[in-house]
Amino acid sequence: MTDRPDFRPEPRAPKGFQDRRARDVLVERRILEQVSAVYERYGFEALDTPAFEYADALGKFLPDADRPNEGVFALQDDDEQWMALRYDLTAPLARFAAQNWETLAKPFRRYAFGPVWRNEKPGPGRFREFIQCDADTVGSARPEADAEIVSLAVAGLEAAGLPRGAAVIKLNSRKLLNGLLTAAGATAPSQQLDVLRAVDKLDRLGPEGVALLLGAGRKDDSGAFTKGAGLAAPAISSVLAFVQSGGGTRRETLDRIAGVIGGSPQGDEGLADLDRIDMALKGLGVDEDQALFDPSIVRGLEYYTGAVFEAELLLETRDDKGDRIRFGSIGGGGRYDDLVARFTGETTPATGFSFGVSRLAAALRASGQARADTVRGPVVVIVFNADHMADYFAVAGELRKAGIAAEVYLGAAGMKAQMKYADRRMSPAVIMLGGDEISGGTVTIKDLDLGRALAAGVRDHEVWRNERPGQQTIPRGDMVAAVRKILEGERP
RNA sequence: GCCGCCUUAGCUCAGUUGGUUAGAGCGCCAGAUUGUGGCUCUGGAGGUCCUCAGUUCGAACCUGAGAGGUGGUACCA
Repeated sequence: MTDRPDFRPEPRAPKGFQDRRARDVLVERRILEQVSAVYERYGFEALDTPAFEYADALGKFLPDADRPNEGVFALQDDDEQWMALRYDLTAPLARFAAQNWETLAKPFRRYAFGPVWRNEKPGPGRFREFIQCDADTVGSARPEADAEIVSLAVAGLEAAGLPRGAAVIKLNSRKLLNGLLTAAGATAPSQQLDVLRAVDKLDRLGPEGVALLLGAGRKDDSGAFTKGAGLAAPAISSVLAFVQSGGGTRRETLDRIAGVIGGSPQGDEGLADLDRIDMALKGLGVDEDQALFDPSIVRGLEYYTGAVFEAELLLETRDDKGDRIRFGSIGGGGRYDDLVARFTGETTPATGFSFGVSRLAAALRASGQARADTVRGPVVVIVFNADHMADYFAVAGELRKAGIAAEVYLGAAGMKAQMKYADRRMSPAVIMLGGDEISGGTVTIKDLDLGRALAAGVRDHEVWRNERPGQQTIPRGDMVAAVRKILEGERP
């Protein structure tokens, strides 16, 4: 690439991309295993699709000639077609479903997980590449399909490690919101968007802030002014009444909503949908504290056509400094009946839920729910003398055959540094095979965990070193059993 | 995108109204301890003081522009 011999590239990951080490990889792998098992138990099949899609298949953010990378990472293929990295798993599903519609057993139920990419400004906890996990039903218009997705989300999050009560799924319906917009007299599309955006901010700004955004506009603490939706006072109060009609059981919420916007055709349709969802949730065993109706949930602006849901973290989370942090939404989804129609021209009902895996892992960690187990290193076989490498590898092989992680130290350093290496790797033990052991047919095993436990009380290095705690020299044939005993000593 | 704040060692940060060889703690490496990690002690390595331009006899410090980070806001499939 560069022909300047003195050029030294700066070793750094691209902005918004991150390296993830064993600790995070293992946590996320475990989440995906648990969630996949749940999704399969619900009858969803696995599907993997390519990282790239043709840009026109991804829809809304279709690159145009001047701004090909707006929102997505796009490049032009040999044949000059634009391809883009997928920004979620739903658009590729719509493409797949449209492409294979004739051959699929319908309704088509699938789950998928993998990296997605978004070319936008990264922020704290917000990356340009992240793992998403997604489950959808394509081809069922029944509200019960939405209820099942909600049940799936509840079960999946719990399997991932969120204890009951740590999160709740909040449900609403786009049809209710449309009924509300009609009732409030917001007819112009741009005004409708303003109203929905304002409603979406209820949890952050409170009713007063939302009222300002619905009316003339709001100036925030930094002095920036956000233009309002320009609704008249009676419309504002009906919107606020609607938005605040959550609380209590799902049934109670429905009754209150009916009081505010019942009577409009769209609103009644939405109420009927939520009513059926409520009944299905009861059958599915999803309780009131696991899924509730919340009229202030909006989610995205186009796209959704019926039920919308959002998974919200309820656990109090604190950052490293002990300050409270808002985690907010850890996943969401809803019904989108027009996505497949983009390809086929035929309206195809679909509903789904997705969550960010890293974000969920971060939520588990921040809430103290993640098992804080450190990544354990292998048993390290110390190298005394290069002439005996064959013996060292034989020992490592014996341990591996017994299912114990083991490695021969392959660096150049002396014994002291090898011990330090094993310590830093969090190895449970080292195996020492010096001249004495080899001629005697023995091995020396040092229990590093025991040493770690005892180290706190040590004052005198000399004494400590001479005592050699946790160290035993035993016949070579007893090695595996002795190592296993050390491993079993650790906490489950 | 807009507004504010910040940028000195791998990390967290000091730093004199602008004055010569820029510091600390932690971490790293080594020795004390030639077959023994974590404690202790001693030593060592490691810096374009974000970049460029300007003011000045002299800039880590002052001025301007830019880059990067961060907080808020907007947008968010």
